[in-house]
Amino acid sequence: MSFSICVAQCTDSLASTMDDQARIMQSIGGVSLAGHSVQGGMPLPPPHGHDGTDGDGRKQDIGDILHQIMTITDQSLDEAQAKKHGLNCHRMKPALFSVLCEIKEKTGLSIRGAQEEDPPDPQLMRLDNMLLAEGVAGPEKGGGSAAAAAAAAASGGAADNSIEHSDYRAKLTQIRQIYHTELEKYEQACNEFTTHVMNLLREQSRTRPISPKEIERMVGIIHRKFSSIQMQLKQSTCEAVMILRSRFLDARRKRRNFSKQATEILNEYFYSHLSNPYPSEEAKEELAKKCSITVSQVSNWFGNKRIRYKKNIGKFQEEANLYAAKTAVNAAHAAAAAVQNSQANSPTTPNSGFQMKDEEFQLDSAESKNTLLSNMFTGSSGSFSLPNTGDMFLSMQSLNGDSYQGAQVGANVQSQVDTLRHVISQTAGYNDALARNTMYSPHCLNANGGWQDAPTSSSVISPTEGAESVHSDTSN
DNA sequence: ATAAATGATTTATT
DNA sequence: AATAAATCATTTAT
Repeated sequence: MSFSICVAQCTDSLASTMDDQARIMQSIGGVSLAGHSVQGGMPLPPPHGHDGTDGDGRKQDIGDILHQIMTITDQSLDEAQAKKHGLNCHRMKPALFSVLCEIKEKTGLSIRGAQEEDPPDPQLMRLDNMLLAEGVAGPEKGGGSAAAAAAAAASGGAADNSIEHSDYRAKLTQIRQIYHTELEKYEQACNEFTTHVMNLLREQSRTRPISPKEIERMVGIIHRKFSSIQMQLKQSTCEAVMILRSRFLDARRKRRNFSKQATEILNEYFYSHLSNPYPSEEAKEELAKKCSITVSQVSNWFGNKRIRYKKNIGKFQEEANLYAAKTAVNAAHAAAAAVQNSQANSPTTPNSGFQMKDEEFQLDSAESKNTLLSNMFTGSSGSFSLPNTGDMFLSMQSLNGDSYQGAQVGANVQSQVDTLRHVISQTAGYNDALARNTMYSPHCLNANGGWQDAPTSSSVISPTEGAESVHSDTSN
């Protein structure tokens, strides 16, 4: 996968940079050799006395040099070493050497000063920060994944979420591991190489003038070279992490349908608030908790639901009826009581209901009336911004868990609704508006059927208020 | 294998 | 900021 590619790239880049280092090494070695040849009087003078000014002669020279190189033997090296030692011990050597050093110091000053302190590379810092943020470069979180898993398990609902991401975390760990391994490798190589070069220079400083500054500079060059490698490594790692993220963390790719239960809950809320299917933030949180999903998922769901419902109401009729019937069970109980209690509610004019951009939401079919009935609950006059939404939902919950079994129960409910409707029409016997009102008054029904404070709500105006009583659910 | 359903994202609107 | 609408990428059903 991309990850291994990344690693391969890293390795390649490392290799290529290693070549660079080899080149540095060679150049340094070349200096060394040159020094030897000067000092030790490298043997093998040019075979032909005349220096080849023409190409032919040059080729010839090169051929000769090659030949000489090929014929260098251990013995000749030993000889060279011996000669070197001899020169080193020459009585004039210290004086000459100091002169050389002096000269070099003078000329070397002009060389330096090109770049003083290394400015913190913004690009590198960016990469560093990013890796840190992704948890790649940060402190080794050995128990991190385990802790995260435990936390997720403890939170219950997020467990599958964590499972979903376990793969991602595993890969991330893998990346981090390789990243650290490589980084360490580079660091070690850098140190080794630096040591080596410094030793070399120190060694040579006995035979040719090398100022400490020069060594410093060389070390700086080496470090820069290696840090550029590290940057490549970091960049590749970042890339890999990004790819990983887009691959695993993009929920759209790893979409999972909500549980049946969650969908039920959401649908119940939707259809029981069909006239205004816009749950408040609080309601969203409640629903999220109930469904073991996030608030933003609730928002997404309602957004999708609204648009899709509106787009094709017919397609959702069946569903609407089903859920309306479900909610209507509560309605039936409460309404029955309500009918007795609140005979003459002053008919507040029914809200024209929901602001869904396009009119619609006018249900016309016979079945849709059920939906409408059940909808009445929340359809108060403009004052429904109050956090009353949770109640209905709660009652639905318990009811569902207990009795809902499928079509059969649905049929029962249906009949109950019919009965209810009948009662309403007989008792109040008016138009929809009144029916709504009647239906509406039981809105304060709570799951337990205890709605003793309901009558007060019959004082119309702000029927939505009854909610607070039961609002302390948060069971689970 | 194909279509439908579905959750998430993106874009535009208010 | 929240939402509508269009769209994407996946899952589920056929």
